[in-house]
Amino acid sequence: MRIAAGQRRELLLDAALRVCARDGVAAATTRAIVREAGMSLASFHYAFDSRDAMMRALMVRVVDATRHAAEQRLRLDRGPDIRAALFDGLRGYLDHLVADPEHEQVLQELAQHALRTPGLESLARELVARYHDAAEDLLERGAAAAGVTWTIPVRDVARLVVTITDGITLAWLADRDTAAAERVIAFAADALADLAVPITKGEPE
Amino acid sequence: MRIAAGQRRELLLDAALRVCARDGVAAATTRAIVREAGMSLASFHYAFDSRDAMMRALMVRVVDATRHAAEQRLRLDRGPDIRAALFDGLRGYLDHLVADPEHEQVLQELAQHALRTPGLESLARELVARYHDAAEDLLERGAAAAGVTWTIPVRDVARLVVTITDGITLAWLADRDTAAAERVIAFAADALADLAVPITKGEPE
DNA sequence: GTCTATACGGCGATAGAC
DNA sequence: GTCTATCGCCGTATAGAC
Repeated sequence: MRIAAGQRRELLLDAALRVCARDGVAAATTRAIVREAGMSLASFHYAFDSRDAMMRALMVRVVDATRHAAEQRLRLDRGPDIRAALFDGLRGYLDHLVADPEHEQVLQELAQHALRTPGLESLARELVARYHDAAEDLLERGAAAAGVTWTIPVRDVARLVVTITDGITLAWLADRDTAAAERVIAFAADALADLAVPITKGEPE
Repeated sequence: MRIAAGQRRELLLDAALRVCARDGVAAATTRAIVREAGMSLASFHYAFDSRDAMMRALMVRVVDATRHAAEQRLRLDRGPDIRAALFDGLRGYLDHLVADPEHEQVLQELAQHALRTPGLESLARELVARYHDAAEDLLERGAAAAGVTWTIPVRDVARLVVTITDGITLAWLADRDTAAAERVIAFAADALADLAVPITKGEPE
């Protein structure tokens, strides 16, 4: 079966992501990936220079997917109540985590793998930067819809949001206590809402 | 050199922890560990039934060390100002993280490894439970010293603290932005302090 | 350009000599 | 109780066939 190298790379990345989600990043060996993709072992090294190169491509794809997912999912920020918007946004993230835990677990594992792999550290940095970008975007649009403005730089608020969602993710992956996660979200929505003040008439910017 | 099996186990666990901190959990192979410990490969399988058994013992030790470290480090909770006590406590954790990043990174990796290893999932749960215990302890003593009480169950406040410290840890390990972490801590101390109210005279418990 | 066969070194684990 | 030798397995890489 003749397949173009470019398409083969995509098929291998698909297979790699499935293996990572099912068995973990550590189990995503070249043999496991080509088995999942129904290819021969040598096809792997025809498509990629090395397993590290494949992992790098996988990280890039995941970083991209994260940006797109954030753009798509975080649209429902219309509403005059910033506290409710924050709660709904965080609650939506939790729903996603509960519905598809493997996805977030893979992201955590990939980030950790990148931190330990020479040459891939910058991608771990980029992944969290994309998270911050997405949160910043959401916060800006949410504040605009609610007619409020942030009392500290929106970038800092974004970091708070990512800090909280990451913390929720780690705890939930370990103990699966959804009710406790919901209580954390209620607290976070309240506390973050306190950082917003109504825009007064004629305010600059 | 004749060494009792029990002591050899301890020496191997010491070596394993050093290798994990230096090169990551994934690089802590039996061969790397015995090289670090200056032993032969066979000594490893004399001391432990398998690499998995050693990893299990390592997790147990780390969980224990976490409990003890929390008991020791978190003593400086004397003070009438709960907001300042929270800030100092979180700030102390950040100092520890910056001074010894590998330690926290290893904890994250071990937890993730446990989540993916059949039979070790419960240890990941126990590790976060120990974190929650430690935070709960700190919060109770801090509140007592400040003459305040928590308006929500202290267990929930503890989960908030762990959520925040975990989130700070993940972000800092990726981008090493200490100043940003400090801003997160200032926000968290403020928000958490809002959950405390002064104990009124004659209040029960 | 696409795919296969094969060699290499590191891995966890064991058997058996001392 | 300790060590050397070795097994089978696996991920990686390459040489070369279609």
